[in-house]
Amino acid sequence: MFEIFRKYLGDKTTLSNQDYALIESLCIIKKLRKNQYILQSGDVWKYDAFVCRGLLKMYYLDVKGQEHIMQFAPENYWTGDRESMDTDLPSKYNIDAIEPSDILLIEKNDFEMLRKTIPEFNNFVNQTIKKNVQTLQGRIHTSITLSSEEKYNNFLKQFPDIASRVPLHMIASYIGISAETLSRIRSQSAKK
Amino acid sequence: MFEIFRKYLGDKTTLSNQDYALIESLCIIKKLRKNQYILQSGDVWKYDAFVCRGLLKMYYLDVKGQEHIMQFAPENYWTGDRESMDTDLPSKYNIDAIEPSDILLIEKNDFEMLRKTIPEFNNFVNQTIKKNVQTLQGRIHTSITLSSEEKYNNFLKQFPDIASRVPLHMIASYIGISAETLSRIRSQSAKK
DNA sequence: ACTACATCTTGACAAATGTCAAGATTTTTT
DNA sequence: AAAAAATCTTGACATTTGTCAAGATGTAGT
Repeated sequence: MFEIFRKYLGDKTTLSNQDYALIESLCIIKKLRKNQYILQSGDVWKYDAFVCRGLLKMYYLDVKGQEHIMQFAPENYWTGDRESMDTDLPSKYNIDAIEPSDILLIEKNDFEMLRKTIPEFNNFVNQTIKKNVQTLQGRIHTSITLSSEEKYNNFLKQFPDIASRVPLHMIASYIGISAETLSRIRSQSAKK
Repeated sequence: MFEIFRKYLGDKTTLSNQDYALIESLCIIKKLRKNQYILQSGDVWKYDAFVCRGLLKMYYLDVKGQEHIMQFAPENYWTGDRESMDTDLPSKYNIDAIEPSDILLIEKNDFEMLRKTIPEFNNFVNQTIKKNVQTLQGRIHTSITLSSEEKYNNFLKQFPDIASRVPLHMIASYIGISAETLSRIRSQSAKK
């Protein structure tokens, strides 16, 4: 299981076997059943989580019981509520497995230690954070500039893989419209 | 003018006079008239920009000529299109001064050099990036969970100062609704 | 194989929002 | 001070979207 993470890191860095050994020693392996959660709102999040296999979602549950999906995390992606982790405040969000998943957790302090100990790991993390900022900025851009139909098409373009793995109501939740509206947009588009 | 930046840094760090001297030597001072731009879409952005005085906006101009505001940057805030800077690709955005403003520009390479040379400056930048990620995540959260009225009230709570300095249609643009709808939301709220 | 549950679509209607236009008010420029 | 421009509100109407409900289809668990 660590092999997957190792391969991922190998693509982006040139770490030594010693580095890998250190990293592996700090990884907590977790196997998740479908629908199993790793974060519940109200709890403080303390890890960096890497998805080796499967698919998770981070979402907000509003007072009406409606789910608002902040992020999908498929294999080779990171997840976790950075806000809660950085502030030590209870999270607003839930994270759970949409599919049976294998994940690696690295405890906050261990992760910081790795960044300080392995310069190249630190560079890699900085790169990842930069990409994350770009992704977030891009999502804000689409949310204020695109129509619902455009948001859906954009989602398909951006995440074709995820689109084929999750039910439509989750896509609707991610782009911020109701499931019924999405259904109608799809049938409209099909007519053209 | 550098004094303002120095005071800002002094609040968040404990840098030496030598550090400040190095930083100052790399700062490009720019005075902006109202409506003057510092970034036009199509250009590549290459700086980190700190606002000493005034107020800027970063926005996207769609095909219909409509403005979609991604960010307001008042004094003591940073602005710039990080995506363009990190990728060296042309920016989608424009940045210009809403009020007469004084800003400091630090060239991308110089900024990286400062991070490598002054560890405490680097820590401070990392903190700033973390906060930025939190802000972006928060904005996505509000954009998919709140109604238009709630988005407006949230804006007032989050940015009371900016709310009193910009015209309503810019707030509408920022939260992603039309100026007319915002006007109606306000008159509705006033009745209560 | 059967049952229970989730998913997806569709209809009907209400509510929210956008668009276009006009006019009042305020601010800025000359 | 006068003219020009920007801001804000409001009306009328079309369009989009949400909500509730029903039913069809597909999927998962026992």
